[in-house]
Amino acid sequence: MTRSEENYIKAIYHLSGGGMHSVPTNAIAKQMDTQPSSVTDMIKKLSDRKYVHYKKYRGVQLSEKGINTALTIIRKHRLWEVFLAEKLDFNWDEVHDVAEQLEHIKSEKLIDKLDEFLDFPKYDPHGDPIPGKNGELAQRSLKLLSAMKAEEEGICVGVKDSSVSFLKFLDKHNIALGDHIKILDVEEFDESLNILIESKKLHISKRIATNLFIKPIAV
Amino acid sequence: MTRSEENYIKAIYHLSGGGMHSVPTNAIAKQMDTQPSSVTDMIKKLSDRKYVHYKKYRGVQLSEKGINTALTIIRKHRLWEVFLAEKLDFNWDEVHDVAEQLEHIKSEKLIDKLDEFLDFPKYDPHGDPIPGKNGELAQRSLKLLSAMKAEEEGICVGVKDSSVSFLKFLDKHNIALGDHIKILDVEEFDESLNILIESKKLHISKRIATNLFIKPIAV
DNA sequence: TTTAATATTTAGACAAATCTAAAAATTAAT
DNA sequence: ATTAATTTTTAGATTTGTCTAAATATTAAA
Repeated sequence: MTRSEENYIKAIYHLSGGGMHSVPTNAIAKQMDTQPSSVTDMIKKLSDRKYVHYKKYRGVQLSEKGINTALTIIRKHRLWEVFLAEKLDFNWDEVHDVAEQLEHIKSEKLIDKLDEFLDFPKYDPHGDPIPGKNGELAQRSLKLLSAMKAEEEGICVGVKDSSVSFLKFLDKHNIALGDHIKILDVEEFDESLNILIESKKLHISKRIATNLFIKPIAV
Repeated sequence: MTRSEENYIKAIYHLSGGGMHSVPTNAIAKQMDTQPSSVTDMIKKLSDRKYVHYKKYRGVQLSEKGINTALTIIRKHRLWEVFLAEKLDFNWDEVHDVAEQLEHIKSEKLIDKLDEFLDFPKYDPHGDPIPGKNGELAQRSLKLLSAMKAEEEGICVGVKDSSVSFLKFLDKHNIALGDHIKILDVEEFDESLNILIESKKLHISKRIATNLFIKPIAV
C-alpha cells in the first residue's frame, strides 16, 4: 500500500460512515482537496486491488478488505494521537497533523508495542474509539452536551467538530478531555448553558454545546 | 525535502565521514542499492538546492547546509532508536528499520518533545552519539574490545558492525548495551578473549572483539 | 603515452500520482 | 420527455524518481 492509497481508503471510510454506504467521486475529491479526475484514477486502482467495489458513475464502496485496511490505519492514527497527547504533552489541536504522518509507518510490532506502552487505550484524545488489533470498535455511549439537562453531570470525552479553531477555543477556555462537567441550568431563549467545569463556573453557547461529547455520570 | 532527498543526504554524510571528504557517485549508488545514473540525477538536484558541492566527474561533497540537514535526520533517527529500545522494548537489531521510517516525520516540536521525554539521551542503542538540536555531536572516548588488555574493565557502549546478524549474535549471547565487561586474559595465538560480562564468564573470538566498543573504566 | 579498464554522465523511457480540458453519463428541472 | 445542470470519466500532459543503454571522461596498466 502506498501512502496515497492509504489516504484514499481512510477518506472513503470516513465519508461512508465506516464503509456502510457508497460515496460519490466528488465527495472524495472535496474531502481530499484534489481533482475529481485524480479520484477516478485512484478508485480504479483500488478497485483492481479489491479494496473497493466500483461501478462507473455509481460511486464507490469499501470492500471487507478495504474496511479492515481503513481500521488498521485509524488504529495507528489514534494510538499515535494518544501517545502525543499523553506522553509528549501535545495539545488537542496539535496531535492530528503529526498523527497523519505517523499513521503511515509500517511495522506491526511497533503498533502493538505502542498499544501496550499506552496501556491499551480505548479512546483517542478527541474521544474517538480506537479500533482493536482485530478491528473491533468500542461503542461510545455518549451524549452531546447540548442534549443534557440541568443537574446532570458527566465527563467530557470528545468533540464532534474537530476543527483546529474549535480545539483551540477549548484549550483557551481550559476545557479538556476528562474534565468533570455539571450542568447548572439551561437558558430558555438561546439554549446556552451555565455549567461547572472542574468546579469552575462557565457560560457556554449552544453552538459549543452541540460539539462536545459527554459521558454521563449517574447522579 | 522529499524522503528520497533525505536518504541521499544521509548516505553521503555516512560515506564522507561526516561531510569531511567528497564521495564518488558509484559509492553512493552501491550504498543505496541503486543505479549510478539515478545518483547523478539526484546529485544535480541536491546541487541546485545547495545541499552539496558538485563538479562533474569529481564526486560530491556536502555543503554546510547539507551537513546540518544530515545531522537533523540522524538526530531524529537515533532518538527514535532510543525510544524503540528503551520504551517499547525493541531489540538492538530491530530498531534500525523502523527508525529508518520514523526519521522522515516532519515536526520539530515532535522531536524536541521526544528528546525531552527520553531525558535528552547522548547515545543511541548502538552507542552512536545523538546530534543536539544545534548539531553538536558528543565525542566518544571509546576503545574496541580487541584493543583492551587483561584486567582492564569497561562498559559496553556500542558496535562497529551494526549488521543484523551481528546484533542477533549479541542478543543471543546476552551481550547488551551498558553491560559491564572485565577482560580476564587474552589468548596469545588467536587473540581471542576470556571476559567477564556482568560477572558471567564468556569466551569471545577476535572477530567479535573488534566489533564492540567499550567505554573504559579506570581500575 | 597510448591503450584498456573503470567510473560517470547523457539520452530516452517508464511508473505513480497528479493536473487541465473536453467528452460522456446521470440527475434535476421545466 | 426533453433540456439544462451537475457529476463523472477520458485523454493527454506534467513532475518525481527511477531505469537501461550508449556515450564520454577519468584512471590504471602496459
